[in-house]
Amino acid sequence: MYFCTMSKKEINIDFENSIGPWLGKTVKLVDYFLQESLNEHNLGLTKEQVIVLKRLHDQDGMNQNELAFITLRNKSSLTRLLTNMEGNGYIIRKKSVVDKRIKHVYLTKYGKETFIKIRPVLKNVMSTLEQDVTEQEKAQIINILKKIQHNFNSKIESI
Amino acid sequence: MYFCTMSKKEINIDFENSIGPWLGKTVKLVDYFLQESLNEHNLGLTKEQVIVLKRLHDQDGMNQNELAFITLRNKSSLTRLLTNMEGNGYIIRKKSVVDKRIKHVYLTKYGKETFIKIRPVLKNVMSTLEQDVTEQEKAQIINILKKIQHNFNSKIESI
DNA sequence: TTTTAATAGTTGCATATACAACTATTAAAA
DNA sequence: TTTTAATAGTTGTATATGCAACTATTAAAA
Repeated sequence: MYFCTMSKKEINIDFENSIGPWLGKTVKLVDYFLQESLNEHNLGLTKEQVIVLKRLHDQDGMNQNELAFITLRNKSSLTRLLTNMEGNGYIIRKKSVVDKRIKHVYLTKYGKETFIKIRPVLKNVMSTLEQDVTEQEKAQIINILKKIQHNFNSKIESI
Repeated sequence: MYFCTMSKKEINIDFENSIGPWLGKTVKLVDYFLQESLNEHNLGLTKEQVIVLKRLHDQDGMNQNELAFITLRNKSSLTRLLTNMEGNGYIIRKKSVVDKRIKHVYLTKYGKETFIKIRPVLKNVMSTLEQDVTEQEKAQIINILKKIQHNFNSKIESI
């Protein structure tokens, strides 16, 4: 009909030519490869737990609030993640004596040893990811990702 | 000590200057914004369910295998996702008469109406994401993401 | 100082996820 | 044709996730 000249393509959403779905698919692939690599070590470690180990190895003794923020997750989600990790002996929680609300999180000896052992896996995932990606492309993509994050952050904060 | 000239930076993994963590953080932000936008409609829809609605709206009647593949998830994960969506009246499953193993998935009237109503939300997320991103940058990032996916796919398939 | 906020962490509830083991059905091999 | 493979989907079990409501503790306001 003459008053409906829009093509189907314009009405519908084109996932093939949009950044969002490409990002999502890529991250799923990275996550899958990372988890598979971890599974080969038969330690029962999840990718999320490894990231926590890495962050604590960088800076031991963070409290749960800081750890939740830096690992980009909800505090209740972190609580349960840490409960599992504590049960497996990777970390311990210690109540602060200054502020009894706060719990600091520390790597155990086993947790530290495990991270050292698993670190090459993490390195391998990251170098696989950036294989054949030039320094220029790396700068480009990080720059674009920063722009995308800014787009959402400015919208979220304005609410 | 003289035999240990490596700086800490080289031994440790630098998340700030690696593509992986930047990708992960960006996708989390996109997901958060999408879910928040959906919540405003009080339909109890999750972002995963909306993607399924979108895919079925593009091509109704796919079987669960195809739907799992196109939405990038495990078949058992899809089973439970569909169970929830069927319970909420968005979709129905129909056993194939040709091959009794197969179940085709169809949008209900309510499912279709819901997707039409929710589609602007999806569009808004995607245009927010690409706001201020030039066509050149869009081509660049998709190109780099394709390269990253290829890096992992070739490693995974070679196992 | 007493009351009221805000903060840190936990728990209830619901969804999403994936691997492995399972059932049912169909296709391939003997 | 009978046996064996492969395939589609479901279920058990376990982890991860987030919102809302909760407890305990500390900080701010009255």
